[in-house]
Amino acid sequence: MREQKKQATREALSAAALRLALERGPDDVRVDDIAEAAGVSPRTYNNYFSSREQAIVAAVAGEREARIAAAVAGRPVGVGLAAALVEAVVEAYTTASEPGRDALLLITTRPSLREAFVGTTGAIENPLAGAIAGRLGDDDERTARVLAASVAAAVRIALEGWLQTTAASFTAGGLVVPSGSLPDLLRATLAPLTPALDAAEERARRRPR
Amino acid sequence: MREQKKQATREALSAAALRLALERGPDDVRVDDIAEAAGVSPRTYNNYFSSREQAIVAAVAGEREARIAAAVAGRPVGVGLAAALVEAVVEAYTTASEPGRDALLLITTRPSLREAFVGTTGAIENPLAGAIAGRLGDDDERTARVLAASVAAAVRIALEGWLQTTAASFTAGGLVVPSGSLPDLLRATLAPLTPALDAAEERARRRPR
DNA sequence: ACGCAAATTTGCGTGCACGCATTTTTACTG
DNA sequence: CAGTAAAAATGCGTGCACGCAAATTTGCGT
Repeated sequence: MREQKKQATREALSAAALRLALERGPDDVRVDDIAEAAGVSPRTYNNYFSSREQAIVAAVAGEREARIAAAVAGRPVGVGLAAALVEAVVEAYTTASEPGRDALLLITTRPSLREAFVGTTGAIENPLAGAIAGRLGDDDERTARVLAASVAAAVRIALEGWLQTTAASFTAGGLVVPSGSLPDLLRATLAPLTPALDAAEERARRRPR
Repeated sequence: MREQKKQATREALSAAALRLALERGPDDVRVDDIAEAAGVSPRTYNNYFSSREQAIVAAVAGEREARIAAAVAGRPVGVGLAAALVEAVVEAYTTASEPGRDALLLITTRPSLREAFVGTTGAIENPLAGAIAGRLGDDDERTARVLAASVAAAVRIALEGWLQTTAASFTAGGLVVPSGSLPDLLRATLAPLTPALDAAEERARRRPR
């Protein structure tokens, strides 16, 4: 299929970008190098990614996007929407992907990549909206989108805070892999949204489909 | 003061960008023209704006950013946080600025500018966070930020929907100035967040400063 | 197997964003 | 009023994103 090949080159580009960034540092990676490493023309690279940072970060963020919807759907219905969302997010953002350890370290270290990394939180909005709509019933698509966007925004804020503290700890002492407090931080940041999620769930329950 | 002059050139650049965009159409405006019209070097222009679209849209979005915080603070405390926010947002997004009428028409018509316009919703996040924190007390800065980001995201979604419908009406029939339903759309989109806002307000009331 | 139409890739040209080093302006002090 | 240090404006060079049109690949019907 055509779709498969497209996805393959996409992943090849992303993987090449990440590998080169790890080898030489992200600022010494030319677009032409990524394209060559993936075996395509430089122009083609730009048909897939609109910035170098995007290509590098995509490798880490891509699967998260897929997992998060599955994680929400995977929670039993008895758990409640708010708890399901929180746990799904925590799971998605703490389970590091396969070669993701040092990649994350690189991303969180370099400022240019941190921005792109934080920006990937927007990408979870659509999967989340789908998952929420699936739980609430598709009656109010708009509510689902708003709640999903709010959750995504909260995740972004949590990540910003996390990166800020880790940056401080980097400048302060030696190499500290920052992961300990992220789950707690995510839970705390998502907490203010719980009433809205509960209310939406309650409304959906009152007015069954 | 230095700060005043900086702000002056910033506004000069933005105004020049908007004027040229209205005259020739946004795609026929070169950065050099904007810089020349504002009497600065092209390089200097880039010290103020990192993209042409940003400069054009800034004229419309800039004051909104300032007004929205004032609008929230201006509501009497008896109104309640949720209502105050909703009304402030509606006011900020329906009261068109001085020469903003045709500017908005241009912005909503051209796809490249629509994206930038929607992106400006992110700019209201910080002012909103300040205003919310002012009402809730500064005990929980994080809650204020999350709620502000959620409101901003909801506004963005409302704008996206509004632009979509107006785009449809443009392609369908003749020139329709789209403004009628925006307030209602904003209210409806913000509604799902009300429970979270109420809960935060209630918490703040229980635990006074 | 052949050829055709759609989708994808590619090359090229244009504008642009931004880092860096230098010059010019600004605000303050003796 | 000069002298000075910080801040802003500027010039220049490098990489890059992206529109456009030509070339190549892909999938399919005959």
